[in-house]
Amino acid sequence: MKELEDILLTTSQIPLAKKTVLNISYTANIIKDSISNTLKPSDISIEQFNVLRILRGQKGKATNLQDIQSRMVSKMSNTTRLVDKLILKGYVERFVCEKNRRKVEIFITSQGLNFLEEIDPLVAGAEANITSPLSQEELKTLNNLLTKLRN
Amino acid sequence: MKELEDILLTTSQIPLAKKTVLNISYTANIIKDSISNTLKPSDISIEQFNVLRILRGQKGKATNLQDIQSRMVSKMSNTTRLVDKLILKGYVERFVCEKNRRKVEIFITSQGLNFLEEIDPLVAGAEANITSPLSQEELKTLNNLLTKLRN
DNA sequence: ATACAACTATTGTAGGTACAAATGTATGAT
DNA sequence: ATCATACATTTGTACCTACAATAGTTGTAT
Repeated sequence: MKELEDILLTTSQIPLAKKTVLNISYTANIIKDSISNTLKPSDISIEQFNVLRILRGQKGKATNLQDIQSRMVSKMSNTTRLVDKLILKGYVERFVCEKNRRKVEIFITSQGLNFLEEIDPLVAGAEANITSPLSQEELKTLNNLLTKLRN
Repeated sequence: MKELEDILLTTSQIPLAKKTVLNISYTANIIKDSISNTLKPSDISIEQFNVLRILRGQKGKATNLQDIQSRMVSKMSNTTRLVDKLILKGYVERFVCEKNRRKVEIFITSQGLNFLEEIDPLVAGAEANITSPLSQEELKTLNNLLTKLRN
């Protein structure tokens, strides 16, 4: 099993706090790479994919940028541009909200829904593959520890 | 404790593999944010900071781009530009390798070393803060699970 | 000696991200 | 009704990132 020290090529002992932070970041990067490569043939980025998934979760309910943003980690300024790109691809529509013209209403199109259905199994496969070295019990423990860490 | 389902505002049960992938990514983003904010007053990005740390670890040994890159997750094309920016800040020097003129030799300057010493405790503080909700034993378990996940 | 392939780094382009400033709309106090 | 303020989104700028194409250098086969 490759320890973080082997990757960083350091002989010295890394403090546990620092090691944990590096370990999470490093693992997340590898995961991102894997999912990213899975999505690449479908010509969509992880971030755009995430927005699409959020919109599907709304089941046709009107969704504004703040709604999307609250389910994402990135800042709203990006969400505007992510939606722009999804509109160009025909996966999403955007309207000015008539009740409050400051807001926008964003919907996933049927084309977007079809697209998601196509790639869902690919992503699920990648996720299964990523997590395959751990047992169900270990995955539960890992999730609990991460949740506790975020507190 | 805030579960991932609360954050994603979904009532449905997320499959464990997907949940784990999301949990790691989400946690890594929060960590990145925290470290990033810690470094902000010092006008350096996490990525530039990482390069600088790697060079310090070389203890004066000549370091080429591949050496740096092998300790990082990102691709080499970025490393050139990260080094460019560190040179502009006076933290790093770059020379053509005389034995193999395809290579470059990169060194941290004393100014770079001083800078690192200043911010080391700030970063260590942030890391301690991030990991504070977990006991030492839990941190070890977390590290082991992440290492095993990466196989 | 030359030509071709491999190696090392850089550059161009197209994405993602944070922050601050700007735009346009709604609300509330007077 | 007017003005100041708050709100929701967009835009500008400066980063980081991946991938592909390029440049320059070295090694190798003939």
